[in-house]
Amino acid sequence: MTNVDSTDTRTRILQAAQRLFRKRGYHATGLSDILEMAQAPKGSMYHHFPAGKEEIGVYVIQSITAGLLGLFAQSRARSTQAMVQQVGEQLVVVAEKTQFEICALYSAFVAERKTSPLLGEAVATAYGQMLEALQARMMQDGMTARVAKEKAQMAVALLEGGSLLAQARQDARLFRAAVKQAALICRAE
Amino acid sequence: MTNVDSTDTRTRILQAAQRLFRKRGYHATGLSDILEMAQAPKGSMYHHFPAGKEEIGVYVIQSITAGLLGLFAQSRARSTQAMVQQVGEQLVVVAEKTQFEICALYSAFVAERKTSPLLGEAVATAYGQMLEALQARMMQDGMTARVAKEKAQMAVALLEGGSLLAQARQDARLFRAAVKQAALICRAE
DNA sequence: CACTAGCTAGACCAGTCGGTCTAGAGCGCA
DNA sequence: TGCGCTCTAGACCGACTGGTCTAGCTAGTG
Repeated sequence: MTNVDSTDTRTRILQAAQRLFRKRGYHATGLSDILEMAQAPKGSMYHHFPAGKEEIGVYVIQSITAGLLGLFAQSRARSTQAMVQQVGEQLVVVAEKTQFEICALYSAFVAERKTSPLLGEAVATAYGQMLEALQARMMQDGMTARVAKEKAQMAVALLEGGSLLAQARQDARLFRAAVKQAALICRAE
Repeated sequence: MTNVDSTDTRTRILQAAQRLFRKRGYHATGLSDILEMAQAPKGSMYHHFPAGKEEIGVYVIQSITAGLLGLFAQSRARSTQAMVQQVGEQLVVVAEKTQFEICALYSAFVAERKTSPLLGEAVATAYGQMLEALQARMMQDGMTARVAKEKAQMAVALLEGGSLLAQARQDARLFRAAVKQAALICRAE
């Protein structure tokens, strides 16, 4: 059967890529950077990701989404507001710990839409999943589909923007305030 | 005196760089792309910008700020809410016209902080100026400094995030909704 | 007119980019 | 033991990157 390390190498590459893409951006990250951090040679990379950097980017985007949706699913919060507050706080803590190495959601990939249709589609889908998840959760709180959708959009925009602002100004309070406001937007009225 | 075209070339380069940086991102844009769009040779570029691409980036960031502050200053709106709504709508129209070629504020440059201290500082300063301008305007509406500051932060985050979301999903309504919500946040209570 | 400074023009450079390719290590199975 | 597949390993490639340098055009000034 396959080598036990095979998945490990693949995972190491994906994790390194995720960190570097979110830290420096997709284009600013070279394959050599990823491979150095992942301690893997080029051959392994092109074995696991035949389509190269772009393919890695798509997987990274999907992995970010899976992580966030997982946090939502794990949350036992009673309302969407509480859930956003709780998951948001986790993101803030990570941002603080890593000294803002990481954009909150997908901002590092949005611009790639113009360069790579694949990445563009992946990002659009990812945002869509986030929006749908939040909308669905709010409808459980009793909101109409329309209101829930609008609120979800504002919450996601606020989180993404707040994270960028915090990163640029190196001030976690900006991100934390955005989380609070996003949660507030999600509350049932 | 100096050649009349000199400033023209400089301006052309800056305008081309602004468009391309905001469309594709800083790293994804090559000097050759800028020079081709600006119809200028490399020699001219390095004459006007001896420090190269990084220097252009800093000027572009400053130019974006100047443009936005100019729009604020021109606005005759009675309240901050109205001002944000009005200026925001202008941004939305531009985004629509250019098919979302352009990020609303500085998102294209935030990640460069990790690569270039100069650009990082320029972005931080730029956000700071935006925040201060909004805060000052809201204090004219009678808010306390603390409340005005918080509201300014949320408005900027919402605009930046909303623009990204709209760009990623190719849907101007997302940006327009964010503008409306940002304006709403800025209203006196 | 000649001279100078500002600017244009693009050839050229070393370095890096993403990507390809071949060699072989390691393991499961017959 | 030896075949075969998965995966590792990194040399190598052409294309392109940002940046440097020199030559020359042009306009303003004496």
